[in-house]
Amino acid sequence: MINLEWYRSFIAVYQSRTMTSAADILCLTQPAVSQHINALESVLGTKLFDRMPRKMAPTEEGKVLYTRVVESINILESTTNEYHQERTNPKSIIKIGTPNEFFFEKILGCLDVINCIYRISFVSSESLLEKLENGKIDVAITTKKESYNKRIEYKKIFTEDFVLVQSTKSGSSLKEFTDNNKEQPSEALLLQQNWISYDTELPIIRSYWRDAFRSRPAITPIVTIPNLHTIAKAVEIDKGVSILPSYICQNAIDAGRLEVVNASKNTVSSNDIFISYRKEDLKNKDIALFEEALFNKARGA
DNA sequence: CGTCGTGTTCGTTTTGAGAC
DNA sequence: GTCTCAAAACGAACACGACG
Repeated sequence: MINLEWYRSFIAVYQSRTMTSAADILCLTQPAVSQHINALESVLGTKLFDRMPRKMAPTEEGKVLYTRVVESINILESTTNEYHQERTNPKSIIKIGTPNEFFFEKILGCLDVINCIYRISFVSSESLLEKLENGKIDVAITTKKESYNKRIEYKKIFTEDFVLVQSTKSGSSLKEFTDNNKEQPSEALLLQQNWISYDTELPIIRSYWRDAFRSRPAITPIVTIPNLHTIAKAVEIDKGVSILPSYICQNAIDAGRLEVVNASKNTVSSNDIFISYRKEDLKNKDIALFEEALFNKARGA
């Protein structure tokens, strides 16, 4: 039966090259380490060290074994240390439900502000409130504020602006067809485009259409992709046009891969994003710190 | 369920031998 | 003489079964 202590002794002897110094490192006596090495060699049926004058020289088998086990033993030791640390000095856990894309752009960068453990789940807006109320998440990032619910605290942290984008590789720039400096293409022209949408309900496009044309878009998207980053990529390679939050596609715009077709701020629709949590957590200092960090990050501070 | 005896494991101390 | 490894003797801790 293998004893993992034998491997600790093996690694200590391998690294220090003498049993005596290995014993010092392990806080054992030299004979104990000697017995470990002998026991390991006996079980494995191979010699791991050549006993040289004043030093232990690893054999080829010893070198191979060291390479194969050192990482595993180190992981075991660090896992033990971490577990002990967590038991003696437990960190609080914040469970966050958020849209995938918002997490990547705005939350990921501020996780290290608080020394706690995060559990992230990407959930739809519809189920966020329910998960918040039944304790499956502690913080929700949502675009809807259901003010009738008195148990949930909402705070606006960000306003996302939407832009109509097309690929700079596109043969015909929609900007060139803009009518009489209206700063956005005509509805008729837009209806002729290949549209890429988040889903068939056209959640963002519908909102944009309402603001820009006071009507509903008669559009059948050529492709629906339930991820805003992937939609941006699809537009970049000229699979179609779409309407996206500016923070999702700003890098591609700056790099010249995407072109904003509407330039007037009057015709750009927008949406508020809220952080929400249970009112009983109003005095939770970790959540308060997280909210502050997110608030600053969302505003680019 | 608690106590006792026995065997096993794993460590220490002591000692000896060999190399420098 | 000093340093190192190995072997022998010994002790503490523990597991386990028998017994009252």
